Amino acid sequence: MKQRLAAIGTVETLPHRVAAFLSREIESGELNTGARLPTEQELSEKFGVSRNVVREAIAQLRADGMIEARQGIGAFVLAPEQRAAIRIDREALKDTHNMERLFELRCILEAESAALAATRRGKEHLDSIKAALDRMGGEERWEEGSIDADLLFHREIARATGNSYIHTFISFVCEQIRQSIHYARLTNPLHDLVEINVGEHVRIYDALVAGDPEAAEAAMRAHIIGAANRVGVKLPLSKTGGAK
Amino acid sequence: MKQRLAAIGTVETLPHRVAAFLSREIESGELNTGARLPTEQELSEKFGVSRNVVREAIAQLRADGMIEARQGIGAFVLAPEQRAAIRIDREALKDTHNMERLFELRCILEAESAALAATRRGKEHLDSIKAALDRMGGEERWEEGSIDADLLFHREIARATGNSYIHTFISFVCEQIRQSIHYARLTNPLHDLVEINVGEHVRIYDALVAGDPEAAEAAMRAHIIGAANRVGVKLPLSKTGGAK
DNA sequence: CAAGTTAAGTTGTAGGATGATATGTATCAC
DNA sequence: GTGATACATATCATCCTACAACTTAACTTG
Repeated sequence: MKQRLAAIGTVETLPHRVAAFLSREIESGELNTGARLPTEQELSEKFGVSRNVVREAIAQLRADGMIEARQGIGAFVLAPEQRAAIRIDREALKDTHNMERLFELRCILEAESAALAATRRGKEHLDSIKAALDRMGGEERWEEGSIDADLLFHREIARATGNSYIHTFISFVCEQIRQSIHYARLTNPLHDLVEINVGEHVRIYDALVAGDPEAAEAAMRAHIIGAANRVGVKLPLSKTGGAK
Repeated sequence: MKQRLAAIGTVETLPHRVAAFLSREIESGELNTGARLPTEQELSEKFGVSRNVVREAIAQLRADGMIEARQGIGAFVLAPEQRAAIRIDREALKDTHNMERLFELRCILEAESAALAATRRGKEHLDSIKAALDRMGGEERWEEGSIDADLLFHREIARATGNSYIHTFISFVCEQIRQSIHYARLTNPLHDLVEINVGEHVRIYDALVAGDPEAAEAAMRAHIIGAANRVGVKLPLSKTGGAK
């Protein structure tokens, strides 16, 4: 559990740096859609690295659907719509404003998913959700274990929708927020003692047990807005005061 | 030595295949979190490929935050929470059931985002949305240009929320659906003539102009459900009949 | 026994060689 | 001159070997 931090402080390898450079060039529009990249040889000379390194960098971009390499011709920049992956820049997570955007996206995803889960959850779903709830029950402060339990709680609800894509997306967004908060706490120790509001979680769980989609959605929305507030993010959602 | 793959006109490269294999092993749990991967040499022998190919495959998985490689030690499987990217398997898009799931996710994302856009859109947003609307206006059938205009319409609305993450996610999901439909049309020519319902788009646009979030959300929800139906997908959403 | 040294194993990088594929060019028959 | 075929070139795909950097464990030595 504790080697999580080791992973965050990733060592920059040469392929990663080359990929980041090319990626920025594409994002910034210096390499437009359809443009042909320099040959591997040219790139290896330009960066002063071996062709192997360039190939590993290109392999990354290719996996993301950013470029397409054709044997005998070259590598070309693909249209932004053809990306096969969503990738969120770690650096961007350190910006509080981005945290606000992430919370907003999370709220949209989770509120309605909670409503879906309320109508589709089976008994085993309720059991695993309850188990996660119990794990964070006793805690009043945000410690590692409680955060894990909190995220597990949300993931299990997402899983109860029966839609694997919803589960994937919610898990992803939640983890980005977790890391964003982690960065925020490093620079601002004030956030060090942020409580988890167990009551909000219980209300969500109760609505799921009752099979009441509207109550589940309202409870989830209130919870996420509350959670955002507790880390210093005000959510300017249109539905904040909606009577549900 | 083993050029069995080379003969086929493969779009699939060897690194991609190795990455897919390892990725499946990790997803299926055969390689648990924290487990160490075989050495590059062992993998290259196992798959009958060069170490270079293995390295390119590992570079992919590493970029996704799936594994972490440490010099002198080995490569280790990271926790699912540490994934830095969402990637949707192209093969999965060919399954109609997955298309249903994607539409469901899209509905969740776009409905509420439309409400947000209604309260935040500026004049320039409305202009670009209108431009996209005009581009598909004359067409009654789904042709490539109209599909592009349709997707642009939705992307511009997402952009009007002012939340770049929402824009990214919606663009991504829409593109996955486009490709999923593309596959479906290849195998089932019945879907060849599916009309775009311009009226539904106009209603969304009008609600955005009026700045009415609830009307925008309802119109968007109705549109996506309609669009799903027109390609043969029934959306079992909880709010389908909601009185708005 | 403790501390430093060495050796082996693994990933990171370099560089060259060969096969596969697309494109342009030159040659040759007519 | 025109068209088709063969050749040459450029580029990516893959393979191979070698060495550097790093980690671990065994070994040596005082």
